[in-house]
Order: sequence, then C-alpha cells, then structure tokens
Amino acid sequence: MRQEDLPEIRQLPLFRAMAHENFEALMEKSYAQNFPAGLELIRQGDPADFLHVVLEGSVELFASWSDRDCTMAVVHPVSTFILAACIKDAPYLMSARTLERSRLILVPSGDLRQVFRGDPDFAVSVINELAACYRTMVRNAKSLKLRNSRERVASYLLRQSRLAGDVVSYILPVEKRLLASYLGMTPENLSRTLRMLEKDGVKIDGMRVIITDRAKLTALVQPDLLIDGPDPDAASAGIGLPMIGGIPRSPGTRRRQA
Amino acid sequence: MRQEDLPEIRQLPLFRAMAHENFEALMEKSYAQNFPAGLELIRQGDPADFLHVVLEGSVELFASWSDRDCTMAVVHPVSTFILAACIKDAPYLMSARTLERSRLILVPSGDLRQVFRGDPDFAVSVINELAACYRTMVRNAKSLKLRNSRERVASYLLRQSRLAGDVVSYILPVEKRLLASYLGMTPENLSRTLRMLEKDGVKIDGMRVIITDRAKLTALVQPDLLIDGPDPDAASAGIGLPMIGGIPRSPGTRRRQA
DNA sequence: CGAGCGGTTGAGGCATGTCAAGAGTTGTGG
DNA sequence: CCACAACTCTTGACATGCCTCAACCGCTCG
Repeated sequence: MRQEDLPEIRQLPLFRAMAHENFEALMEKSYAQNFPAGLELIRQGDPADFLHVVLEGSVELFASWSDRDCTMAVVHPVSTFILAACIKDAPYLMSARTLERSRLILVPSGDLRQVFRGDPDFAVSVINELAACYRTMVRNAKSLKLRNSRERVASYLLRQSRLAGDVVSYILPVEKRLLASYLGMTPENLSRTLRMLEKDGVKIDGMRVIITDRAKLTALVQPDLLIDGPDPDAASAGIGLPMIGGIPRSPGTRRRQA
Repeated sequence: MRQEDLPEIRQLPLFRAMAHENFEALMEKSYAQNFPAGLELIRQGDPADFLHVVLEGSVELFASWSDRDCTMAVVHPVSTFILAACIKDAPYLMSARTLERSRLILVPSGDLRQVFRGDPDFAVSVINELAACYRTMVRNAKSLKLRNSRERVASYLLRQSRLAGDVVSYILPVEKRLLASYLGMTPENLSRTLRMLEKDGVKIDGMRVIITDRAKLTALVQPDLLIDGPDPDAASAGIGLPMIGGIPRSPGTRRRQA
C-alpha cells in the first residue's frame, strides 16, 4: 500500500464519510497490487474474499454460461466493484479481468463487513453505493428489454458525448468488440449498425465518434432520464459502473475464448 | 394499520433485526391500505415517497419507454419493493400496478432513511436486502444476455419446480402474457416455445406445468447456481424478487396499452 | 516479416417479431 | 340468467432483425 494512494481512495463516495480510524484500520488490512493486461482477477463462483478498487487501468466484468460469455461492465478509476458479493459473503456472480496494466486495492471483505457494522456513516455510504449499483443495473435491463440494437447503440453514443460534457467528438473508451458484447450484439452487427447511423447524425471514424447532427440523433434516441442516467453517483461509484460497457443478450454473447 | 399485520412485517428480513422502538416508530408513520386489481400504484419517474410492502395479493413492476413497456418483476407477499429509490431519495425507475386485489403497507421513505441512520442493525438489514436485490438483477441480466428464449423458458419452468420443492407438477403463478414479457419475448413466441419443449421433458396444460422427464429437461437447461439462484434471501426479499416474472428484451416488449 | 487480432463487409439462414384470425374464458350489464 | 364485450391464448403465414460463416484489410507486436 503506497501512502500516496490513500487520499484518492479516501475521497471515494464509499470511503469519504467513515471515521478516520476505521479508514486507517481498513487500509492497513488491504493490499495494493499491480496487474498485467489480460489477467483474470476474479472467476465467477469464487468466494468473495476482497472488495476491489481500481486505482489505475481498467477492468472488465463479464459473465459466462455454457460455452458463451458476455461483457457486463467496464470499471475505470477510481471505482470499486463486486461490493454486493462481499457484503453478502456470497460467490461472485461475474468474473473480472484487466483490460490493460492496472493497479488495484484489495480490501478483505471480512474486515469490510466488520467496519460497516460499527461505523454508521460508512454503512450509509455502502447503502448509497449499492443502491446506485442496483439502479444502474435496472437501467441496463430496461435498455436491453425496451430498445432494439440500433437504439441501444445510438443512445450509448449520445450518452458518452454527454458524459464528456456534450462534446461534438470523442474517442470510444473501449474497443468495439467489447462494446458490442456490452450492448448485447455481435461485433459484425455493431459495425453495420454504426455505418447505418451515419444518416442519423453520428459518424464513426475508427475509434473517434463525431456527432454531426445532435438534434437528429437525439430525436432518434429519445433519451430518457430513467434509462440513460444521470444518477451522477452511479457514474463515480458502482459495482463497476462508470458504466461503459454493458449488457449483451442471448446472441450478443460470444463463444468463450478458451 | 391493523395490529395483526405487524408480526408478519416484523419478521421480514428487512425489519427483523431492528430495535423494537424503531420498528414501532416506523410503523406508526406508515399506512396500510387495500387496492383493487389493476391499479397503478407507482409511475416511473415519480419521487420515491414510500417504501412498499406487499401483505396480500401481488404487484407487477414494469418499465416503459417510447411506446413500449415490459414486465421487470412480480412481487408476492410478504416482500418489499422499490427500496433503492427510497434510499437514494431518487425517482422510481419502474412503475408498479396491482395484479389482483392487494393489501400494502406504505412506509414513508424519509422516516426510513432516518431510522437506518440511527439503527445499525437495521442498516445492516437494508444493506443485505439491497445486495440481494442487486444480485437478483445481475442474474436476470445474465440470463437475458447468455441464453436464448427457449433456454430462458426451460430454465424458468425448472426453477419454479425447484422452488416449489422439486414437484413434478405445479400451476404457473402468473399469466402467460406477463411471463412472456418477463422472459423477454412475445406471447406468441412463448406459446410456440412451450409447445416445442414438450419433446424436452416438460408438458404444459393450460396453467399447469408437468415435468415429464426431469433429467432431459435439466440437461437442456444446464442450471447454473450463478444464474438460477438460490440466494434464498433474494427469494424472500428483493426489490420485488420472489422473482416470478422477470425480463423481456427489445422485442419482448409489448405495445403500451394506453 | 508473418502471425494474430480487431474491424469491416457480404451472403445466407434462423430465430423471433408482426399481423391476422379464431377458440375459450371471464366479467359485466341488461 | 343470458348475451355481449374484452381479454388471453393459440395457431398460421409472413416479414425481418440479428446471427453465422467466410473472406479480407490493416494494424500491432514479437
């Protein structure tokens, strides 16, 4: 654990309000560690031993079943993930792997539970974090069930623009292959859909997204606060929900890469 | 508020551990009320004024966007719903309507928040409840993204049998139209799929389900603890997750019935 | 330089949605 | 108590969204 990491963690919504001595104690039991790209940090079904905090890099949360798997979310700094499993002391429902070289902090879940039993302020923080995670997941489910793939792609592109400050142009934060899985579709279909959307006010050039006609795109998307956020809390916190990636559906899965 | 309702509420996971005086105080501020079938209790986007507890009857949680809507869950007694919105004091993300004549308790969300700030045991209960809700939602999302419609139907049928105690035969707890929306498909498609499944070890006669070849059906479903439960807590609690109904996808929505 | 991988594009097929019609059931009002 | 209306469920015919497979390009990295 490097001392210079502590202030950043301390200011996370999850750790901001707790008593100083509890924070100190929790951090003392925790480990900071660097991981190379592509490392599987967590396998679904494993016991939840540690709450994970991403300090640098990025982590993909994904789920597997039968011979398929799909991206559920991508976690960016500084956020936590798999809070729910730690709280319930239950098996992870999702796996996690680093997308790039990343630096994480691992907080033992037993100590975590002990602290929130004794620190009301921390308990409130945990509750708020979890509620934000839950709501983000509900939004994802709504998007999956209520929108078709073209609408999901368009709303994603528009939302990213908004999150970046209503910019006209930005760079996709994840590779398209992963984005496709998050959005519940195949890479081929995403590619075609991005092409089709050029007549609807957004152009894609490689990894760069350019909003060419925001009004037109907005009309197509019909953005809905109850699906597309905000909930600024969820953006910063979440079981992994700066929420870039998301949720593919039945096909939209990919063959598991052994 | 009828006095005879209190013991049942008191034994809910959410209210079981809290201090007696806090429970009393909370119930004093709450209202119990009967509602006819088909009444819209909550409209998505409304401010979260009350935590709802279903004492009798059943309540559908559904989501709407554009001119579509879909069933997200069905809540049976004795369970609570929309806990997350109450905690965050944020707008409801889902709407709710009674499926039959129902008796509910409404707990003012402001009082709720106040109590869990002052009662650590209650705070822990809320955290556990929320974590269970979150995990249930993750399971739903996984099922939607990793399984096709036939697999979702088959796993649903098998799971209901298990929940009823591995019975060979049982009655569907909700109408098929709603089940279809929960599972992310159209009623027509569900009807056809149920027919097709007769060769896979399960027969449907009206509302009755008969497992004719459990081994065969199980082989088809490949049940997975990380999707199909248990998590017995989630069954009793949840933002409404005795989890009968569930989640339809893009089509799988239905035209909104004005 | 060549293997590997992400991305794109095209051809083709299957799963699933849409539309339409009819039987059975339930609830309501005359 | 019956008749009609409304609704669910089912089935068939048809349309289409999305997936699959395959080929190819371009980039990255060993």
